[in-house]
Amino acid sequence: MSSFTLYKQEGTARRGMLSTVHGDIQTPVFMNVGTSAAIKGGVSTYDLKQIKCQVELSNTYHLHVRPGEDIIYRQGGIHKFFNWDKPVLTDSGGFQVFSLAHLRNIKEDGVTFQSHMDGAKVYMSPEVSMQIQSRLASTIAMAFDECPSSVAEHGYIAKSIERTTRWLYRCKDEMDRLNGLEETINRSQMLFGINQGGVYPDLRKHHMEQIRQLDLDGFAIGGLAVGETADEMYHIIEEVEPFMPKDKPRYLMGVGTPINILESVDRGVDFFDCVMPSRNARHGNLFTSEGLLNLNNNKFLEDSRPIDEKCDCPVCRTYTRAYIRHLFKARELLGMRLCVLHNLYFYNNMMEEIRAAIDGGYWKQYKEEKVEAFSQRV
RNA sequence: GGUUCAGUAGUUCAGUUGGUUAGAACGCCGCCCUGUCACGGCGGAGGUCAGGGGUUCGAGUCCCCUCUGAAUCG
Repeated sequence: MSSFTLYKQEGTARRGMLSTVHGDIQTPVFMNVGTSAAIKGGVSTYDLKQIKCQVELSNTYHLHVRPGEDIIYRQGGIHKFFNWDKPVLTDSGGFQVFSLAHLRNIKEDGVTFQSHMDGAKVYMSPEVSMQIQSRLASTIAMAFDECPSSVAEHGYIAKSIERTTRWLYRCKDEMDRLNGLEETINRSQMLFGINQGGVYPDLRKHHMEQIRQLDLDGFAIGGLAVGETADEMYHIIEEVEPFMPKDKPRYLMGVGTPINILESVDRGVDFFDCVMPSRNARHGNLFTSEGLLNLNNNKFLEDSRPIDEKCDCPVCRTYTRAYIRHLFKARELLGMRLCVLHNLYFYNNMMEEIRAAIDGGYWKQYKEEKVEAFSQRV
């Protein structure tokens, strides 16, 4: 029995809800990235509730390196540690093996690579990743996969996805075992599998057909937005979507721009996460209803309007562009914080609008208007 | 008033025994960022080398004068 309920569809766009032990998640949803159990830029869990955040995402690898999953376990799990009672998804560390390990050694059993913190050797395997995520006690754990470059050769990826499938079986077995242990904090921890296959439709479909054999709580599309064009990414989603279970949530990992999200919702994706709103905010780049705004631009020096005149976020109701630009130029931490709050609100609010549009039956029209608006610059 | 030191980009300074188109850092301007190592990355604009005169094939660099600032002595 699935904990995912599909309320409505318009074309391939879906409106649903995932029930978890930490509450319901209305989809489509954007997950706010807090890698080390913290949203970068000084955003607290009090703030997260103000900006309509439903799900927070943290990272197995980072929390393993610091402070270590045993400390979080003894603190009662990530929810108590982080003071966040809503759902948390933990990424498995597979992507970090790809993105930040210079010296890595991928073998059948697992991966050895160097920690970005101190250069110490770190070993991760499907079992180790599940054990860490179980100790963290997140709501949703991600499978430990290999994330090759999306433009890697067909031959390499063909072999890689076979191993990722074998790893997924190991993840599933280990997760079942851990959920059966008395000492496990969250014995209802969910597991999402991850589809790979680069930009090759045949590999994507083949891999999806393999991994859907497992009784998982959701399925992710990984390995996109890492070098290929947006059109290639959309094409892959279109190719693989018919092979994804209808009654399980779909998660497009690491994506993306507001337009990427609109286009992907339209192609049947339910879950998203991306560092873009927070990272761009820290660099002064803001998302608005009128398009992209670079607060560093000189033209905002004496601009007494809010970041986005149509935005109801706590920042836009209170502060001017001129002031936040000043904070930014003066490198006051508050500037970064306000920009991150705005961008995350923008994303979470957009998802709320998307859900309302599908509910209301005006999704296509909404999507087209927004894609047009978000292509502009302020 | 005397002596010494200094004056080079918006700022702080490099600049070889005189030798192509005077550099850096910060600041400024713009672009980038997609399962976060990153208040980061990339690019750009900006100089009558205080002013004038001289020596020299050639002066930011050597000489003289003027101006400005600092220190110090009376």
